[in-house]
Order: sequence, then structure tokens, then C-alpha cells
Amino acid sequence: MLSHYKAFASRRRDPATKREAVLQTAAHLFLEKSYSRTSMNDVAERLNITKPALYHYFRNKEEILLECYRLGTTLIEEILNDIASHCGTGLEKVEAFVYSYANVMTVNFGRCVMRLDEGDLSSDALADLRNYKRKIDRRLRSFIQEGIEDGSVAPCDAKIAAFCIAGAVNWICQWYEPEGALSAEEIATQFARTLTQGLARRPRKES
Amino acid sequence: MLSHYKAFASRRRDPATKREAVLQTAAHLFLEKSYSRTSMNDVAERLNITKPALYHYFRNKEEILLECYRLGTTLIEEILNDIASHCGTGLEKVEAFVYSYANVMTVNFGRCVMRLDEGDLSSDALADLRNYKRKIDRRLRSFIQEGIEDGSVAPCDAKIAAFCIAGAVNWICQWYEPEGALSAEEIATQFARTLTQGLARRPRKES
Amino acid sequence: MLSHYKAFASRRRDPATKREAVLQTAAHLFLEKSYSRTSMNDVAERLNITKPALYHYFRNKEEILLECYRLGTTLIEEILNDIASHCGTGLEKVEAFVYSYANVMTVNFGRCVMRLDEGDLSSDALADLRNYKRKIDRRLRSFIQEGIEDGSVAPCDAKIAAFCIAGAVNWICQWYEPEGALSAEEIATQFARTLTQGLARRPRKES
Amino acid sequence: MLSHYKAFASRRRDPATKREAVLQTAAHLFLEKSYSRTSMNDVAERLNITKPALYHYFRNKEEILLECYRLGTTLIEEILNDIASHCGTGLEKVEAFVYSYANVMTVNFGRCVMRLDEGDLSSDALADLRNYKRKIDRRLRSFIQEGIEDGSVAPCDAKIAAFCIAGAVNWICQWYEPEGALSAEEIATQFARTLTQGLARRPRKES
DNA sequence: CATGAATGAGAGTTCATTCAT
DNA sequence: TATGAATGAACTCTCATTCAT
Repeated sequence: MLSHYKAFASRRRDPATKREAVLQTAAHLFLEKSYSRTSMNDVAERLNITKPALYHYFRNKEEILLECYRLGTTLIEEILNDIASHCGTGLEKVEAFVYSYANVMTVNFGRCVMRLDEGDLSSDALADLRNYKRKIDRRLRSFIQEGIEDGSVAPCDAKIAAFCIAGAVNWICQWYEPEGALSAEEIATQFARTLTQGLARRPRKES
Repeated sequence: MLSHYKAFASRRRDPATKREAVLQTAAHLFLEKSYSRTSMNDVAERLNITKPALYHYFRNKEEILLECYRLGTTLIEEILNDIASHCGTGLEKVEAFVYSYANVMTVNFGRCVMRLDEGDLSSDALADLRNYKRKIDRRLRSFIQEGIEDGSVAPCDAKIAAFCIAGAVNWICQWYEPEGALSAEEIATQFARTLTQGLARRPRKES
Repeated sequence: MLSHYKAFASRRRDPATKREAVLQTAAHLFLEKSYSRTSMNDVAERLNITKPALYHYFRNKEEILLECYRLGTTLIEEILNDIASHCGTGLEKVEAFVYSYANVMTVNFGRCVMRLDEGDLSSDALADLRNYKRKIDRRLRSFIQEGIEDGSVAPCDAKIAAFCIAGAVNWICQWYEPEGALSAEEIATQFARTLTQGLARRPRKES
Repeated sequence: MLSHYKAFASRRRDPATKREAVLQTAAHLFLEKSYSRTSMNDVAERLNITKPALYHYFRNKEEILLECYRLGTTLIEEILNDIASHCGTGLEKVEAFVYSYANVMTVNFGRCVMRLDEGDLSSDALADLRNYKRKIDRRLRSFIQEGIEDGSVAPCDAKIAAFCIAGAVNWICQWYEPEGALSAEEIATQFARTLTQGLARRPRKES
């Protein structure tokens, strides 16, 4: 990761940029060492600022965490909206979903959503997040259902299929490494193909 | 969860039982609130004993964590050995693997292995765990490869396929709830079928 | 040091012997690691008994410490009484004192008196010990004074001389090692000679 | 002792002054109650600050201890270097050494070096300290040897003589009290004279 | 605005001591 | 009698947060 401390190099820099720099750094550290093992000091040190300076941009540590979640869920939201407005078969929507969602799982804010410990959230925030995750699941399930109905997807239990697909993609955030053997693009492409194949209606013999 | 505090009802109870009660309780709390947010006091309180009493059974907090991991990995180890000695096609091995492994992912100690934060481990223990996870992946990949060779599995990239399947199953430990709508048995059965179907060689109709 | 755990080998052993074994072991550990860093567990472990067993022989940890001091001071007391009943010049008494006292400083209980931290004592015990040390000093000073009066010791400030001699001998307990290059006997002999020489009236050549 | 808490009267006082105040207070308490019985709280209380504030100036308790040792050994080092560059007979060097060294033994940091429990040091620091003490001993011994060779010191076993002298002076740190009957200056002067006299070559009769 | 200094609360751990058997 | 188990109090150290400048 490139350090974001340059955002603090000058006093005249845009505060929004600084806020963003804090978030980028925090997200990186949260993923590296977990939220609770990341101290405000760790964040400040990486940015070459002092600890209390962080409190100019965020009320407290949890607000930073919540903001990371918010940025991540926004990314996902965009995907879902994009795909919903797609034309195409259910199977095509599933493929588009897997492709985009896998990509999000390789971006820090996206990874935060699925990787950080829910236990560190307040009960309100936790409820929101749970709703969010349910929403994603329902959407994926509806794509599959659509596919079954339009014949692009082989008949199956949509709920279980959605769990399988979502799990496979979510898990990416646990093993993906920016410098690893597989690039984000490759992962997304391959996962989209592989998971879609498993779902697709089997070719019937043409007479 | 059933409380395990009864193990400590009498001073003369079997120490092994008490040790196990500590582990069960700890695993439960670690999954509920994460390792670092679980204090020794939390564990002790659930068991209706005092904090220092825990130190009769474990040298320190990390030893409890390591033991949870050990019990979990032992469960997985058994599966892998069982299946390796199986006869059957590669596809059948994959199915057996998914079935058993999914079951483990619904047991607290098994969930710990894939759900707890690696960052809380000492570097030695971390290296061990990483090796362990790699081993599981290699094994699954070899089953798939076997299947491709014996014709039970449709040709594909075994590495990506293994990532998909392992991810889908690992993710179970993130959403499974003992009191939830799906029982462990159902999950295991359905996942085994669904994930295997996606892999299976498609029956071509020969005219 | 030979372990004293054999005193506990049989249940039928003399309780007084066991008590003594505890004291020997404790004194050894107190000198090795200091009183506060020696836990009751450490003592018990060396003796191959359990911690609470110690409480059959001593009310608490401090009682063990006090007993070590008591045994040590008794050793010194005997010396002082022996020498007081000596005949001989003051210088001879000083020599005898240094010789015997140096020997005591190589015995564990004796070392305890001068080496262990007074700060670990209750104020009562501390007062006693301080009195004791003053008594030793007064006695040595009186030997020197006697020597000055009977002409065996060169005129000097008896108080300062006593501080020098006592300091030199007391310090032995800080560096003496049973397995070291100098034996207790050698140390005692050499210190007695050296310190006495420094004190002795210089032979004037009478014309 | 004068309290050093005034150094913490204002937040903006010189940090170096505060650090020094901590050390002075700590050294005082270590000598009074021993290192292990002195809690960080004790130190903080004397300075009218809270426990965690200490961690602004020192990484941990041991660092405070090590710094006390370092300041003490620095004092001694200076003496040794001064004397080495002296001219004069061996006996004069011994006298200068005793005088200066006795003075150091009445200063808190100097007392720490010879009075605090070595067992509280890490093995590295312990090795350093042991080397240090050996160095002092060797130096004193070489002064005596020099004296024997230049005729200012009566022939004797330099090793034993050094043990006697060093012991006498080291022991000062055990009984010296700032408010006591003997001032540091007096002690140093008298010890220097007394210990030197005992060593000096005896005056031969002048014809 | 920004920051060094300070704090209160709480973590893990140890230990002398006592209870219950 | 003797012991494994348990405890309460203390310790070092950490950290999110807030003053005071």
C-alpha cells in the first residue's frame, strides 16, 4: 500500500482529502491487524500526525470503523443497482454480479464489510450491517430465481445456491493479496465463469 | 448455548471436564465477540468462577486460543484422512469432503479455525495455521484433479474450482446459527449436492 | 546446594527436620532470587511438596523469613559470646571476630542477615534487626577500643575502624560463592590477617 | 528527601527535568523499599501524577531501573578515569579512589549500583553490571599493585586487600543516611585515611 | 488548529493465602 | 493430615479519550 501520509504534508490541503487519507490508512490497518488491535496511535503514526489530530476528523474510533463499512457498502450498492437495470437472462445477471462483487472484495473498503469482526460494532450498527448483508443475499437469490424461470439456470434450491455463490465470493476477501499470484481482474473473471457454469442449465442434446 | 458452569459446581469434579468446559465457553465467546474483546473475566464469569481460577487450567489466554484452534484442526484432519482412504471417483471424494467439512464448520471449534482473527496468533502458531490451511486446499485440489482424470469431473481449472468450493464451505462458519432455519445436517447435504453438481461432468446425450 | 526434599520423602520423618528443610531451601532461594521474587510455590516445588503444606510449618511467608534471620543472628550471637569470654589482647579479639564472622558470612543463614532486603520486614522485625546490627557494631568497636587501651592496636577512631572492618566482612556475603576460587576457610584466614594488620600498632624501633 | 513533584506542576515544564524527577524519586524508593516492592503507583504518587503518565518518560519499569544503574555507573566511571590520569604513588591513587568512591556511595544513583538486587535485572543488563563490578575491582587491585611496586604500599596479597577495601567502601551504601551523624565528606575523608593507613608501608626507624 | 501531556478504565497475570474435601 | 482448587488483591502495562497550551 502507498502511504497516505502525504495528505497531511501541508496545512492547506483539503480537509476532505485528509479525512479520506485517515480512512484509507485505517481500513488498511484494520484488515492487517484487526480493528481492536489497531490503536489510534497506529493510525496516527502511519499518517505522521498526532493522535488527537484524528479527533478533528472523527468523533471516536468507532466512527472511523463505521465510515469504512459505509464506504464498502456503498460500493456494493452501486453494483446491485447497476445490475438490476441490466437487461439479460438471470444467468447473465448472476455472472455480472459475481464479476463485480469479486472485484469489490479486492478493494480495502469492500473487504472491510465482509472481513471485519461484527462484534466490534455497536448493536445499532450491527443491525444495519445485518440488514445489508441480507439484502445482498436476497438480490442474488432473486437473480438465480429469475434464471430458473427464464430457463438460463438449471432448476435448484435458489437459497442454497445463493449461499454457495456468495460464500465463494465473500471468502475472496480472506485470502486475496494485492501482490499475489492472481490479479483482481483474473479472480473476478474466473470466479464469474466457474460459478456460472455450475449453475447453468445443462445443454440438452439437440436433435 | 448451554452454560458449562456446572462443571465447576464442585471442587472435586474431574479437572479434564473443567478444562473442556473452559474451552467450550471460550470458543463460544471468541466467536461471539472476537478473541481480543473477550476478557479472561468474561470467560470466568460465564463459568461462575473467578479470573485467576482459569490459570489452573491454562497458562495464559493464548494457550486457550491455541487449544481451540488445535481441537478444530484435529476435526478437519480426521475428515481428510477418512476421505483419503475412501474408494470412489474424484467427484465422490469432493462430495464427501464438502459434506464432512461443512459439518465441521457448524461446530464451534471448527468455526474457530476459519473465523477467528489470525492476527491474534503468535508468529509460530500463525505459520502452523497457514500451513494447515494450505494443506486443506491442496487436498481438495487433488480430489478435483483426480476427478478430472477419472472423468467424473468436467475439465476446469482445479485451483479456481477449489477456491470456489472451499470459500463456499468456509463461509458457512460466518452465518451458521445453531438455532437457525437450516440444520447442520441440511446444510452439509445440500452444499455437498449443489457444489458437486456444478463440478460434475455434464451428461452428453449420445444419439 | 543439595536439595532438602528428602526430608519429605516419608510421612514418618521428624517434623522438626521438615521444618528445617523448609528453612534451608527458603534461605537458599531468598539469597538466589531475593525474598519477594521467591514465591511459596518455588519453595514448595524445590521440596517436592505442595504449597499449602508449607502452612503447616509456618504461619505465613514472613515467618519463614524471620526464622532465617533468627537462625543467622543466633550464629553471630554465639561468636560474640565466645570471643567475649576469650582472654587475649584487643587485637586478638578483633582477629578472632573477623575470622569467625567471615565464616558465618559464607553460611546461608548468616548471609541472609546481612544480604536480604530489610525492606521486606515488618517494622517490628526491622527494629529488632537494626538493634542487632548495632549490637554487633558496638561489640566490634569495644574490641578495638580495648586494643587501643592495651596497646595492641594503633590509636585510631574506633568507630570508623569498626565500620571499615565490619563493611569489609559483611560484603563477603555479596560475592562469596561456595564453588568459587576462594574457600570459606581461606577467606576467613586472609581477611582476619589483612584487616588485623591494618589495625595493629606499628612496631617502633626503640633505639 | 526533597520531593521532586514540583517538576510536574505544569504541563509545559521541561520534559528532561520531569524525566530526571522520575529517576530521582524512583532511585529513592528503590533504595527505601527495594525495586520489586516499589510499584509504579508508588513512584507516581510521590510525584503527584498518575501511573500511566510515567509511561510518557519510560517504556517500562525496568527502563527506570536500568537508567538508575546507568547514572550510577557513570559516576563511578568518571572517578576511575580521573584517578587513572593522576600522578602520584600507588598509595595515593588508592586514597583518591577510596575518597571519591565513598562519596559516590552516598549519592542515590551510586548506592543503587551496589545496593539494588541484581536479580531484578535482565540477563543482559546483569552481565553488563557484573563486568562493570569486575572492572572496578581490577582497577583498585592495579593501584595496590602499583603501590607495592613503587614501595608506597606494604607487600601484601593485592587481591585480598582489594576485596577488603572495596567491601568496606561498598558497604557504606547500606548504612549511610543523609541526615545521619556522619556527613558524606567526613566518611570519605576518614575512610580514605583509615583504609590507606592499613595498607601503607610501615615507617622504618630513622637512624 | 494542533499537540504534548495526562488520565481513567480495564486488560492479563501473579501470588499469598484459605477453603473444602 | 494433606492437598487440589479457588480467591482477592495487587501489579505492570495499554489505550481511547480529553485537557491545557
